[in-house]
Amino acid sequence: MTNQTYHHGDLKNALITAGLAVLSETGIEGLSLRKVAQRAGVSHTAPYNHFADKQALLAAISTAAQQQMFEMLTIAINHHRTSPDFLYEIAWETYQFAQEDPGRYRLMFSHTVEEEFDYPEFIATWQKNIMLLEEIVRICQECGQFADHDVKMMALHIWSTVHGFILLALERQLPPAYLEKYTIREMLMGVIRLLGCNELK
Amino acid sequence: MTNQTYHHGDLKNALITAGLAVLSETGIEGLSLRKVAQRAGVSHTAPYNHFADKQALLAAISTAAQQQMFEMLTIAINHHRTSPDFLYEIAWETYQFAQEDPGRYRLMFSHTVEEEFDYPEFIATWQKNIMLLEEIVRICQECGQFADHDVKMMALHIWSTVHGFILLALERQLPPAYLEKYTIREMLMGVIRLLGCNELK
DNA sequence: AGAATTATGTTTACACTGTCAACATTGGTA
DNA sequence: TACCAATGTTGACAGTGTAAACATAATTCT
Repeated sequence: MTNQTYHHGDLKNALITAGLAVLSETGIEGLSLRKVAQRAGVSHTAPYNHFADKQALLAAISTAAQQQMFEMLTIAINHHRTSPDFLYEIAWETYQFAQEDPGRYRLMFSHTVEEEFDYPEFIATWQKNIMLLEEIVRICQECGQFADHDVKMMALHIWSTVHGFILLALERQLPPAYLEKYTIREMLMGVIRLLGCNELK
Repeated sequence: MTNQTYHHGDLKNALITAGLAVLSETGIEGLSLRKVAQRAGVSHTAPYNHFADKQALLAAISTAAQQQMFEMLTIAINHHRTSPDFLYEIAWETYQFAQEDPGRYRLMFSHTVEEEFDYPEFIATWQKNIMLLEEIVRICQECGQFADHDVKMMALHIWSTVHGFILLALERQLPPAYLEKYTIREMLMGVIRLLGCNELK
């Protein structure tokens, strides 16, 4: 497979893996085509055989990140399905996912990829996550939460709130006075508790 | 003031203004030091007399943007103070502020400026907006909304939700199925209505 | 099997970027 | 007036994305 030969064998995936590594280490700003190529042990224009331009590579990396999030959410949902704090646990795991690799989370949602939606694989993975989100709402509803609300609107509400909070925390937009009063965990819990009309907890 | 001479006179502010213009036209990706300098009619290293590096210029531009948001919010608050849809109106105006210049909104919140908080002027303007946010919560409370909740926690909740929704809309993360079912305005209104426990409307 | 074609990498080149060093010009001050 | 600090310019450098020309391996066709 991975001969030491002229041809790499699986350069496309190697570039995505290398990209995720560079992203994790240096953030989006430090993620250059040439660094990714070098990390994959290949000349700086080799990626052009597999990706039209940097945007396309970023879209592929973003897709891989979406896939990682999908796997994380799938496990989390199954693990916490019966928990009375179901939604809170999901939110907390999502926060941790973002926190453990901020660059990855930013790439997924920060429109760094200008035209992400030109890339079919990105759309597919992204839609899987949307469906997971709606499943989360449905699980809540089965427990009697948000029962009489539209699933899509409720999904939008929850997603906006959790995503917004995560980004505020990630970009260090939380005021010092707030950080002194509450821990991140308390803030996220408080924000979730205020969700959906007293029906939680 | 603005002679045609060797010395510009007020280059620092001219650079910030030029920066906002370039930001508006090309977005963050297209905002380069050299373009800003050229737009201000000055050589490409002239900015270094007023800003330590690109980050510092970005921080200054971001500060100006924060100031614009402060002015927008101040007017909006006074204008809608007595409206029964007060919070919704504020959110809608904020959305429009973001929409009319996405690059500006992203710069403010997307941590493009790595160390924004090294810049005292940025902190000052930023804190003014936090205080405005808390005032928004207090105005809601005076009308009986969120009455028994902590102001900071409520501010965090509202801010997370509105900010999260705006970013999802800005980065085109709203699924087509949602956009077919609701307009942006309906979504934002729905999300706001779900805020704070049925007490709204 | 051998030849032709395609897929995949490399080298070189170019315009653009942020930043630094050396130099030029101006305005204020001793 | 003479100095000096503030402010501006020019030129250089390494790093970036990308295109063109070329090299090598893998695949397909006869």
